[in-house]
Amino acid sequence: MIYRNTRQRKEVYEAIKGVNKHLTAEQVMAILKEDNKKVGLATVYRNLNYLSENKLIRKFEENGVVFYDGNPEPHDHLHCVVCNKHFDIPSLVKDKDLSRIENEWGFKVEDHFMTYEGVCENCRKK
Amino acid sequence: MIYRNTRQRKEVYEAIKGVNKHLTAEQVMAILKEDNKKVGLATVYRNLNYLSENKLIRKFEENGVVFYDGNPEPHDHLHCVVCNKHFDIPSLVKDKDLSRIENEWGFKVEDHFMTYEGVCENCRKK
DNA sequence: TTATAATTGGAAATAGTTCTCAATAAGAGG
DNA sequence: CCTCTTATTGAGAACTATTTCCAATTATAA
Repeated sequence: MIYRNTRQRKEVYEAIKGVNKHLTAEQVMAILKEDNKKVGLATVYRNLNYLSENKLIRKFEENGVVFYDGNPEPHDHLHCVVCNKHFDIPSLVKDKDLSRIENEWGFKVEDHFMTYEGVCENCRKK
Repeated sequence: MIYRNTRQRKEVYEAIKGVNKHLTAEQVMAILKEDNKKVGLATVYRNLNYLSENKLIRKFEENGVVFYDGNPEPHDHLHCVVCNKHFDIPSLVKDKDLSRIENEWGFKVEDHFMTYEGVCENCRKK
């Protein structure tokens, strides 16, 4: 399997890399359309999956909605259950935690997806 | 809004409470059918959502598949990317982490969903 | 330049879940 | 125990996000 660097793949990647927000596939599609990049919807899906499998972007879901994140670095998520927004924060996961999981459970951690649910600063003020 | 304790709601709850595994809605449906409990599929979905909203069970997703977990206590998940199984472990999240999120980001954490992805003991041996 | 097979587009198919709506039944109050 | 209100149910239709199909295209190696 030789991977090919197609115009469409590059454009999908460019579209999401430049935005520091979590995007749905439809939103990526909209950005491409706005920039006059012609890419089919199925191809957008295919390439978002391709890119996240190859760790160039991240894929995650919240409340049944799938999002893609141009930032490939592991980071934790805060999800406000009031306004439904989510925020990125640097990961609180420690190497210590990972070695503990390895020692106690024999499980070698390669990646992690952490979501904290609660109420954000803004919504707490109200 | 007065919640009612219907036969169906109790049966859905009983079906998932007794199993210490992560179940899809279809699997819960199958258990009910096996036990000769007649509950419609839509009602199974409705009650699984009802129960998780009321924190009697937990709902989460992995790889695009939604699972329900009869154990309402917050706990972390290990997800093996080789055999695709997942395991529960006691949560590594510390109160210290939660207060840090509150102090640094003004975000009040009420719940958390942690998944560590990697390779399980069994699959590492091979 | 040619050959190979990865990739694409667009439509159709799929799968999981929610919605619709008339019928049923749980719980409150008399 | 009866009556009333309305939450809940069942069954199928509707919905929606995503994947699949397949013929046409095109990136890459030789």
